[in-house]
Amino acid sequence: MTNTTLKKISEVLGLSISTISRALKNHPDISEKTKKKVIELAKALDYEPNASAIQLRTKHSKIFGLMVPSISNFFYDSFIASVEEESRKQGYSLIILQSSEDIEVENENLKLCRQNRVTGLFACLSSNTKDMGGFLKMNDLEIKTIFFDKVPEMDGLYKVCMADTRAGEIAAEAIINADKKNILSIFGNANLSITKKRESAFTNCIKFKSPDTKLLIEHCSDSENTKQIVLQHLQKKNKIDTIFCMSDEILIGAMKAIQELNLSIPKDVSVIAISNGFIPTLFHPQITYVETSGYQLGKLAFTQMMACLSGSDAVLELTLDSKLLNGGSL
Amino acid sequence: MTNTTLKKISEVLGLSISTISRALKNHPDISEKTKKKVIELAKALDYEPNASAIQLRTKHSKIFGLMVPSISNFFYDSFIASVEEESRKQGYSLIILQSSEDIEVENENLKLCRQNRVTGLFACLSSNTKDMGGFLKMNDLEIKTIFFDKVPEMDGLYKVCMADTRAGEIAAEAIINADKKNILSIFGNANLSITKKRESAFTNCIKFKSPDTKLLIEHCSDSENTKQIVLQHLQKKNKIDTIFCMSDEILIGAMKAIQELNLSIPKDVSVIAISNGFIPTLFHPQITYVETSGYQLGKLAFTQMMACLSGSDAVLELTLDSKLLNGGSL
DNA sequence: AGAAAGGGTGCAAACGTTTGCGACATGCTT
DNA sequence: AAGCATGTCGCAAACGTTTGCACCCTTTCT
Repeated sequence: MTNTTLKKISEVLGLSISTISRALKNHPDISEKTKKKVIELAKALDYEPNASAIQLRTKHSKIFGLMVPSISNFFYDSFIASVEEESRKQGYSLIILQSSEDIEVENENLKLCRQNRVTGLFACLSSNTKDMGGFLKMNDLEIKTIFFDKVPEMDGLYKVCMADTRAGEIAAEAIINADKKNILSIFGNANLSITKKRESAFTNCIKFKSPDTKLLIEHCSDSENTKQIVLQHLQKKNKIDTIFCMSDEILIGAMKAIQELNLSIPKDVSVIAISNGFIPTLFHPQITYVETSGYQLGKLAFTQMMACLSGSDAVLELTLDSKLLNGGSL
Repeated sequence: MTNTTLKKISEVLGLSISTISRALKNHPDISEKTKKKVIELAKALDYEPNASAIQLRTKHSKIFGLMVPSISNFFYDSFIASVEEESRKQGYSLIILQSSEDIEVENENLKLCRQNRVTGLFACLSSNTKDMGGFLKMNDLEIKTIFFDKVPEMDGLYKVCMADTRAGEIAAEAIINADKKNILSIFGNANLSITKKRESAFTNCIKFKSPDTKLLIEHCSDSENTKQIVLQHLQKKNKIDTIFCMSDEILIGAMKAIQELNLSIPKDVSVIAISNGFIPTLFHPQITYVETSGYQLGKLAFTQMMACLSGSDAVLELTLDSKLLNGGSL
């Protein structure tokens, strides 16, 4: 019922609090015999150190913060899952925050991180973050920040990103290797740097390596919009043989259209996407995709964080390479 | 750079620490003039209270814990998003933990919650949790625990659930109304109360209201397992006309089997599920489902938590009603 | 005039740890 | 025998708050 503290253990054993503390930390000053006694009693009494006290004393919490625009998102939720896994293994807890693409909320969340004295923060910017003030305040408190996915353009910060350019190329190469010549390629919001990178890499690669390819380019806002556009194209009977989708959301829309027209993949039309990996496996045959794994990115961000904390001069920017996963849709 | 503390403010103003503390809390003892001075300086110095110190002193952290089997899950991630939203509004932080359906991890996570002295915990049991010991220890520390979704059978605990019984009935009634008579119903882990409720409600409703129905019952562990079992049944040619899936995971498995056999819905076979709502919309026609909203459940759990903390005699068990959403799969 | 009442403020302990330093005993070296 | 190193342990301060209590100074009442 009542928490066992160092004090309580010390009273039972007739030792001082400091001895208990050191014994539990395997400090060389303490004799083996004493250590044994202490550790046994601690276990018996179910001693669990008080995190706030440690934190107060050492100014070092075993907590990381993680902020994303939205938790329910194919990419972010696997990123979170990944970071959570590693954190737990290292004895850290993870405070999750969502900015909801709202700058005020973002700042409030940063404040929460500061008040909880997190030792590190994984941050994905909201689309409209202009003022980095709140993030820079983190530096003053020596809270290490690793930016991921949507990172600031500013220099001198730790960042981990997907290799978006490479992902576009890989998709293009896969299509070329499959000898497809009539492609409908669908991209998202043209203002996002992620779109720009994937689009220019993809189209340049196609044009350069397979100049005779007919390439249609569309930009869609969401999956419903995508569905409509794909429906139009497929019904035109202008012999599109392959659809490239730059994201999961777009893939979903394209698949709805294909299913609605009752087309079979890859006989009637081939499909390839850049994806986080879950959606492509829901269909039969599974969709061939270039993997951009939130899970992998999480691992990368975490090692970056640990390197950063250990004080070693970690590389500032890291990118995560993608690879092609063959379903049967191409 | 250096944190401003109450002490620092007190030194600047030539007042005692306690006066600063009280002024910032708008304590009636302190004169308006002093309050004003203190508050202004605190703002100028960018004072942010040290959460660990407060926590240590008051034994009351502004942190909730939230544990799910897996973060990347359509139901849980919307639940998490929902709880996070409310927590932030109330000035609480949220520590997220995933058990990965592993009892050891589950216990480690509970330990983290205890060490961080969270004031409340939202918990969804892993499928194979038998020993509630770790959870009961929470009670000793006065950590209020709200169980959700997969809740223990034990009495005397706070629980919020989907109206599982009702959901099962709704699905059964929909099938009866569609005049289907050869049903394959697939459920998850038979030990879970959620499974028991949905299963008994569903089967009883069918047997009672449509006694001449042929009803097959299976229990599956995951979507791959589900796929195999559905494949077997469908190939037997024993005229199954409808498949009922008690969850999204099971639905995914069933759909893989159906797509692999190239069956058309609802001509060859009808499908109905209980779902969080995302998966059923990925297919064409969309799958008819009984909705169980993680988002709504999150809101309910949070109000339950707040009621619980305020000491009012909150109702122990709350349920969230479901409704049928027609796709075109029945 | 003295006492009581009240507003405004400060003292100091407490929460549970960590850690530099010093104390003491023992054994070993000259 | 004196000195020194070594092994084992305790003291006490510190981290930043909160809070019961005591204190002092004005007013106001009797």
